[in-house]
Amino acid sequence: MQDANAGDFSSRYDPRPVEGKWYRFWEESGFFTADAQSKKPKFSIVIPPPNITGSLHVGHALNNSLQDAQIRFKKLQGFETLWLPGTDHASIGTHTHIDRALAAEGTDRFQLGREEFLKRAWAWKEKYGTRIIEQLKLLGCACDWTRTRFTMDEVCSRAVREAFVRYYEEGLIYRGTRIVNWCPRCHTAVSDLEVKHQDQNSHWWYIRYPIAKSEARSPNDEGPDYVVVATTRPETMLGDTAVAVNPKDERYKHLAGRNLVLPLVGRVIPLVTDELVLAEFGTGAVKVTPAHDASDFEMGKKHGLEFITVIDDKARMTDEVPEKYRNLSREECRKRVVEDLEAQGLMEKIEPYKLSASICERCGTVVEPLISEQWFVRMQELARPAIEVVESGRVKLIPERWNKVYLEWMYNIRDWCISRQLWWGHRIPVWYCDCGEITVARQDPTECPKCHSKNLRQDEDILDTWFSSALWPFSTMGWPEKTPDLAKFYPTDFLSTAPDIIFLWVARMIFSGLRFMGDIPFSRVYFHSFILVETGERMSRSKGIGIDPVDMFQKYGTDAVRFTLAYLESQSQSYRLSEKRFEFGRNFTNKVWNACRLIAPHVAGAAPDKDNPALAPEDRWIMSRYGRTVELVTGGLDACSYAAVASRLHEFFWHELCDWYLEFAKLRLRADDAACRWTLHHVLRGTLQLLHPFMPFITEELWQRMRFGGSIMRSKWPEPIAVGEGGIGLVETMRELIVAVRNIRAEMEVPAKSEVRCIVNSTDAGLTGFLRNSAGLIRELAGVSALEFGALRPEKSSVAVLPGCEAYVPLAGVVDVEKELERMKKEIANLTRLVAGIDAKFANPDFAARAKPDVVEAERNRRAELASKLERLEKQHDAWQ
RNA sequence: GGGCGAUUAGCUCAGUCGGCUAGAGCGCCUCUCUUACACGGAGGAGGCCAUCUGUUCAAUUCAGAUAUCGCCCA
Repeated sequence: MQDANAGDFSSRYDPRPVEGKWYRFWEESGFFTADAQSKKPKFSIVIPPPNITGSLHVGHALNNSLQDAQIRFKKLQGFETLWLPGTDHASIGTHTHIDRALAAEGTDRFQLGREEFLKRAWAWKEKYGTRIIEQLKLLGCACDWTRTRFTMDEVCSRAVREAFVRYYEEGLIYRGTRIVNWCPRCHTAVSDLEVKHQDQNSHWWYIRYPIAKSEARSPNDEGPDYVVVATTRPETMLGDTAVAVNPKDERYKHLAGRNLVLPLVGRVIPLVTDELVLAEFGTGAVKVTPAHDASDFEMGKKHGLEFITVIDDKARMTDEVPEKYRNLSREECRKRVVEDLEAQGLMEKIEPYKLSASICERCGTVVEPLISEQWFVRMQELARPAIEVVESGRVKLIPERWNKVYLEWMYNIRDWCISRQLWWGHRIPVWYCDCGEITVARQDPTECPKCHSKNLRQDEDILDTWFSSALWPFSTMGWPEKTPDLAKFYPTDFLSTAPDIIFLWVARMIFSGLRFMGDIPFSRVYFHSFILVETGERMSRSKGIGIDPVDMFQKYGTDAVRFTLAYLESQSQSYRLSEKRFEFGRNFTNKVWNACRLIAPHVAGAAPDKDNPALAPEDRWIMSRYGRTVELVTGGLDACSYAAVASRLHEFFWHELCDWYLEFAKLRLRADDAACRWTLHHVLRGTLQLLHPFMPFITEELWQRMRFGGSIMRSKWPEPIAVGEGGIGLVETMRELIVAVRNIRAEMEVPAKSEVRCIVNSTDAGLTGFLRNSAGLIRELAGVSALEFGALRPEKSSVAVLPGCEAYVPLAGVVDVEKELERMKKEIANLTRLVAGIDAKFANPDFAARAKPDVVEAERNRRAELASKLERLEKQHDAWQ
């Protein structure tokens, strides 16, 4: 352990030589490493694994600061803590990056081939996979790096396979042909959650579908010989296999059972009736394209319609359409179709429309609903217990409002499409044999269990990344093996995350944990705020707006950044952050540094006396404030009230400890006052500990410099020290006196160099005695040359009326005394207003009758206090006239 | 369309159980480089708590509505 040298205490805190030094020390000392054999109660967290493609952004910095604060807090409270770190392979995200690189080389993954592509992906992982880990170390995270996991390493992959096989055996995984969200750019199916909606300017196209001529028109037929349908996707009409209307719609009743001719194609299609068609919507007649729309798909099955795929997996028109449209892109085809319809007089009208387009969250391409064979997880049964644990509060979501969001989603759960037509990820453990046998196995099979053929084909697809992330709280600890880590650390105690992955990740961990571990994965989940840039926009690397936390660490110090982020984290939905805000944290770290710089020579290394020395009132005053701070910080960390905790620490340290107690202490330390040293020792030691979860580096550095013993990481979390409250009121009055005199000096514009006296008039012997004893302090802090006691107010003096005393500051010859009358009038007016306010309450008889007695009592006391002050002030004012 | 959140000082935000002269940081104004800190110290100005209607002895706080902004789901 390094011995601090008090001699090199610079006047400004420089974080650079401090941070790396202590991080290495902690890591090398094994402070981050959890012991599964420990007898201590445990506290465990699994990190939300950042993507290997990622680097630290300000959201990560916030989230991991909060987790680190919890871990360090619990460590000091004596828990055996585990913070298990790792990274996520991010299948589709990594694909997007590599695809981009391949495109730049003029190729793509299909030309490259699966094997070569995977080589690239692993190389990518080797190159970037540790970048964010290094950044988490810069942040100071007390993660157990000996347990670092990657979602595709062997332990996690085994868990994925186990989970898939168990689900399959229990009938919870099935393969089915469904219409899915297909991203033609990523060339894969994506789940509902990975599709985002974006408003786009588009149109309603009203198209005439002629009634089939082959059917003799009955003489009773009236109206036009066509049906008008409205659509937002005219190009899909080439795949229409029906038109549907509501059976109750009078406009179409006479056409029931008739056929229509599909324009441009010539296909004869039926007019069907279906309750689900809304007569009020559009023309009341809708085109039905079962292969390219999710609700049309259902309707197609219901009415036994033909499924014609007219758009392929690259979003090009298939051979199912007339030749002239084949191989066109969706967009080009739309243009041609519209032109051709107009040319044939079949376009009734076109109206502008704001369309909510479905786009791929990853690459922004418009997704195409496409029929394909995919693997799904049956969700109904899994959701039930996942609902129960949140409703019952076994899993507590913080802030609580997220319960409703979570539960709504779970109540309306839909089956989860888990197969992806990608290569980077966990390959689906399913093998097909020519004999038709399907083998789902934990170990790769060498032959077909039915026909013993060696010719097996593994499913080409991989699993959704979130399938493995869902297992993270236990796969990382070795499941399905029964490991000591699982026995000791599962379920975990806390999860901190961004709210945007509540369904993608949090919900899925809950049902997976319940299913496979038979227990919740965590008992508390904290959803942190979303950080916006100054203008209220989202931070975005591609737009080049946002704040790079690593830059901030260098510029302001990591502790400063962490403390600032905690100070701003008030459980709100989002807040705006500008770089300048970090000055708040920097100034605070500097303040902490300098307070220790002041005190170190007096307190460093000195073990406090066993017995409390005779404490002065101001010692009890600061001990009382300190005790309240300990309680608030301890409770606040458990409640995730980070902003409240950080602002209390700031308020206490700066405005109570530094502004007052240290000023009191300066004079006493010169006299080597034992009680003052005792108090400072306890307060400073404890406050560094309270700050440690937010500011790990500087608190360790100062802990060492103060020679408090060992490492702060191994110290025991403080508790309030009861020293009695005697004399605290005297200290409060003294502070009021000092403030009042300062105020007089400033308001009366007493020149800085002018010396003024202060005369205290009080009949309270206790108070007088205390103030007399503290005369040196008061002179110093109030800026007066002499503190005297007496009942007479000198002529031409300014007056301050305080509880239990009055203070006079003679100003004759110093300033224009007329100002004093003005000053007093202002104060009198203020007091009069306040008294009138209280009188108004009492004027209402219901107030005294119906308000709580303690409230009435408090108001009565307050009125008496104000009235007394007012009366005395008026007396002084009148006497001066 | 449904759900959630926000609206408080010039800016960014706190505000617990309904009752304290509604607070903080930054910015602004005045003074101050005094032997921990000018990344500091002292003092000050600045608010119809979005609007309306209720409930209540009492509303920034609770309820309902409106407006504006944001997030999520469909």
